[in-house]
Amino acid sequence: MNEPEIHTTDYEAALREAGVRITRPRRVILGILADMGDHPDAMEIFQRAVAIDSGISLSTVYRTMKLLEGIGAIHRHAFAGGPSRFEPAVGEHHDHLIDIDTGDVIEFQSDKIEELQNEIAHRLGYEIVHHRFEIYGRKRKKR
Amino acid sequence: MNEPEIHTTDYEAALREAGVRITRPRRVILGILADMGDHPDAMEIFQRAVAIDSGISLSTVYRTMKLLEGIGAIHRHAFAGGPSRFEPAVGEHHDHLIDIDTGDVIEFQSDKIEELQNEIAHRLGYEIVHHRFEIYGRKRKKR
DNA sequence: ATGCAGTTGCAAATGATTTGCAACTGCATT
DNA sequence: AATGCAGTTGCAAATCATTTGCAACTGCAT
Ligand SMILES: [Mn+2]
Ligand SMILES: [Mn+2]
Ligand SMILES: [Zn+2]
Ligand SMILES: [Zn+2]
Repeated sequence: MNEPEIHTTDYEAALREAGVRITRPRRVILGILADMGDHPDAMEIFQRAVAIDSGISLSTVYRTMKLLEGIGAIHRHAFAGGPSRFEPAVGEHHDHLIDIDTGDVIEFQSDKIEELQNEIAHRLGYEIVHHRFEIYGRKRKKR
Repeated sequence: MNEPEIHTTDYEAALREAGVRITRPRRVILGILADMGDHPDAMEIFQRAVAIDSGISLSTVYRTMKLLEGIGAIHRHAFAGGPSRFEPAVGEHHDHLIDIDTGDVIEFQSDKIEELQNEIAHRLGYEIVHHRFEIYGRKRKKR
């Protein structure tokens, strides 16, 4: 009858794995990450964190995001014209379409494009380390 | 027997068109643009400019880049982990592969990818305003 | 040659992110 | 449960790229 909070625990396991301490601020941030359905920036994460524990600092948010990025637990996206946004690194790889009017981020995935990328890189004599594919668009007026 | 310097003149025409004055600093920067074969950042452009006219300021480089970007004469690329880089907006659209070891920028073009992008955006109900497609890679070890 | 709005250089401001440092606190060890 | 100390934190100050206020200049239309 009790819901095990698998999400948070998973992250904590990953952190212990990485040999870092599970502190109060980190636990709060991990909790936020666990049910993060969007792509918030550091300030937004900071505000969500403060709502849970008012003692947390923005520095710690930045430090924790960097730490999590380092162990591959989250992805950082530097979309055009704004601060970095983050998202948990769970699930399949995908790219993003950013609504330039609202800032909304829509995810999409194209095996074809990923494949073409590889062909291109190899043709040029390179191995892909990572890539960035972002479409900036405006909602098509309904007809 | 004389080589007409069409490049610089072209830019100047575009600027006059936009109703701005052709000043000394601008003429210098336009000259640099005209035979820019790479993707330099503002500081690099500033240094090339100073080598021609020591009185030019970095602010003016930034202001001029913004101006030129505004009239569509150049493109600004905010590649990962560094300052914006610029390139004249001549020729076909292309995307970039960045060598993460050297910073070198290699251009490529794929009609297929551009087309797939359009399909994706339209399927999601959006019109593409612009996009960013960057491959970050490392030179494949020769075998 | 003249006038003035557009430009410039310089310094200071900005915004996002990082960092130095002294005060804390997990947590492995008694 | 008490102890010790390296890892962490909050805060303020620093960094970095870029922008901006402002007073001094200068294209260029008249
Ligand atoms: Mn995403
Ligand atoms: Mn290019
Ligand atoms: Zn992708
Ligand atoms: Zn493209």
